[in-house]
Amino acid sequence: MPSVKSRREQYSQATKAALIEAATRRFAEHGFAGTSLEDVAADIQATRGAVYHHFANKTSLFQAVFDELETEMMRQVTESRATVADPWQSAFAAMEKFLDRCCDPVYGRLVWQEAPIALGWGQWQECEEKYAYGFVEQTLAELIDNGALRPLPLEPAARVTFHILGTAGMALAEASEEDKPKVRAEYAEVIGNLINGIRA
Amino acid sequence: MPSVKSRREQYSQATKAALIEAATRRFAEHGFAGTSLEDVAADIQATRGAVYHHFANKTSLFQAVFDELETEMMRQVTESRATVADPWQSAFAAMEKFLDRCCDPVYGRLVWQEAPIALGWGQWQECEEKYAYGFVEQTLAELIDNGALRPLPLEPAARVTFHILGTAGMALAEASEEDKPKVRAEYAEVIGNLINGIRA
DNA sequence: TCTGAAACATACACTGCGTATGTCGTATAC
DNA sequence: GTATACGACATACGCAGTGTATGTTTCAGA
Repeated sequence: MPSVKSRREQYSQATKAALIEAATRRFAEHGFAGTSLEDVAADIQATRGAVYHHFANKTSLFQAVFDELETEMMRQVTESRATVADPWQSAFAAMEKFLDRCCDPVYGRLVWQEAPIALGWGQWQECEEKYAYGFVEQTLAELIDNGALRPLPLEPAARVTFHILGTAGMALAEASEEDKPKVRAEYAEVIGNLINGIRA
Repeated sequence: MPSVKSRREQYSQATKAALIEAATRRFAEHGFAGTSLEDVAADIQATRGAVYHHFANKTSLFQAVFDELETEMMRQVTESRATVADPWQSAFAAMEKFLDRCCDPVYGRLVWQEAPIALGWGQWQECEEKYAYGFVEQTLAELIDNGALRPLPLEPAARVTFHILGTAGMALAEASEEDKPKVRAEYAEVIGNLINGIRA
């Protein structure tokens, strides 16, 4: 595998990236069912042939869009957690960043509304688990290690936390733009109440 | 409007009901996108013409299925609440019945998984609100009136409760058959914790 | 320079929705 | 009692959109 790519390969990767970007916009604006691959291809002056060359099918294209969004989200969240030293503070910073991302119309709609449709519930659940669950569990484990959290069974606690965050994400994604601050505060309060119950 | 229906009208209503029943089975088994109106019609020895005579389109047929499921659910839940005198007991009885219903594969899949796809998130949300939110608010109001619940702002409390119940419904719908008892217990615990925080 | 393969484009089959039109039986008006 | 209108479907068609099969071009390596 040569570290310096050939021109052909550069072009190819560029069109693939462009397809993902165009698909992101289209899916975010018209939903999964509402966008045709024809339109996506046309957006980058190509045809559906290009799409089917790079991706197995429509779902596969969506999966690529989804993966990119989730990877970027995890990067930002991980970064936020790392910028603060205090365990509590860093955990909250991570949560705040996550809620921020869910307020973004593109991320919110694609990950929390379209993804279950496009990928099917089962696969969507698996993906969510893959990206976020480990992070949640690890964060909780650190809190317990540091004595910031009562030492409760890790797996159930992580699972409930994971679910609540998911609910918040969905609620934010489905909320209208002007309702988002309110919904966010609402869930911040709920999560706060829950956490106070299990604080060390 | 004659109280005794003509034979014609009886036949017509019978086929409409049969269509809804067949659609319920098909949608529950293969999902909204995965069932064709052709198959639904064939199930009752008719053609798609019959479907389009009784319903404006595929979504409209699903809406009819959805309405029937939700109406029946509300009937059962209301009945459960009415069978017990004590406010706490009756509220819990209603919740238990709701969770029961969500464990039913047909209700769970159609209402919590397929409906957002078929109706779109906005309309689905509205429908859910129409059927269940009033009930939740009313139940909470009674609990507060009876002094069983701390007198907190009704609307936010009802909204959070509503959301948590929705999450539970989704989680149950998406859980595998053998996981359902565990998931149900998990959410019962979460809801229990939340309620303990706001008990009078 | 020649060849093979990658990167697309073109063409086609197929499914499934919605609509327009046809047909048959039944209720109603006269 | 017969004519007529209307309701309850069936039939036929257009159309969009996915997936697939088959070109065509362009670059990279021998």
